Amino acid sequence: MRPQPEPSAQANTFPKKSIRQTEQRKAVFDALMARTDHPSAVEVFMRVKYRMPSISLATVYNCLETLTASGLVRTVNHEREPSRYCANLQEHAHLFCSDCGSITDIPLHTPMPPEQIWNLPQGVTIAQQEVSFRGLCSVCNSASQDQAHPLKPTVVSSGAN
Amino acid sequence: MRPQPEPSAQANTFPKKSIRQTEQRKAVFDALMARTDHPSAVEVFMRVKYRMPSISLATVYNCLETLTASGLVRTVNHEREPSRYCANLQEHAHLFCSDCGSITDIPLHTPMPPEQIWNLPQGVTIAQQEVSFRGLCSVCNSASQDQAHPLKPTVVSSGAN
DNA sequence: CTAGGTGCAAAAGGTTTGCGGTTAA
DNA sequence: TTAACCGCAAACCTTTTGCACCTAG
Repeated sequence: MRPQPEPSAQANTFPKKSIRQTEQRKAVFDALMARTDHPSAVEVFMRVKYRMPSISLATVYNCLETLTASGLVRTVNHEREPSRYCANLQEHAHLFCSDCGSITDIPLHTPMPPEQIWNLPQGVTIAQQEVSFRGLCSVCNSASQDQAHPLKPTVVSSGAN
Repeated sequence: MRPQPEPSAQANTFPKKSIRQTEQRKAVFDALMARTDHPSAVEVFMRVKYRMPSISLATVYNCLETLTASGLVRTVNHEREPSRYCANLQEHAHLFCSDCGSITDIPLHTPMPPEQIWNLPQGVTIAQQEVSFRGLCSVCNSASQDQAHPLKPTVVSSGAN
């Protein structure tokens, strides 16, 4: 029920050991830690390039690969879209908003092991479970509720999350 | 909790109406119905080309897209691997075997609504839930158990599933 | 008859790789 | 000191698209 490379620390800090510390890797990691959204490799590239104009896209890909392999970063794949990345190592699912396209983390606390939930067939062994949702994020959800009750004022904030 | 295009029939037969019936589409659909595995577009192409040597890969992609859009076929995406396809429209999850790489359908009998399982945050609306597992399929699982008990004869059949 | 499919080849777009120079440990 | 990493550009691979021809309804 956990990713294969056990996270080095629950606080999710850049490790002093194990992988070589380079400026580029730290910058990529920081860019992911700075926000809770789920940027693509190109978006990470743009954010990092702002502070480190010499970095190349290939290096960002390499850093993301290294960070993922060492368990510091998770990848999020959705249909055929480009991979997205997040530094949230807590067990969580992703909600893909069908309205604004945002991806929000949904913490997954359940007392039930997967065998109890899913009524799995005999003979298989489950090592890891992944859950994702499609629906409306809280912003789009309250927006659509406002539309259903047009007398209520719209409380949606300016940007999509 | 269901794919947007409601399946035209539970039996999952090629529809007489709604989409134009062409030899190529029927052949692609048949290739998917013939087995319960999860071929990629190229694998579907090879299977169909055996019977219909004139078909092109682009047409297979187009057919798969059409069949998917009309709800006759589901796509299965896993990490950055190429899309795979299946004609099983029953609600089910996928088990990705970390040993042999096979994908097996896991029927999800009478799942509880996600709100009951997951303790979801307020404000979001869940329209659809997708579950996947990583672990050992029944073949690889019994193989690894045999290894743990070397006196037992190995009962693994020849091909990977 | 014709809107929509097909086959081909070329393009698109995300990701990986080879290579010469650079750097963390 | 040196194995590992970086930047660059080219390659790779899946998927999409433009176009001329064809065909199901």
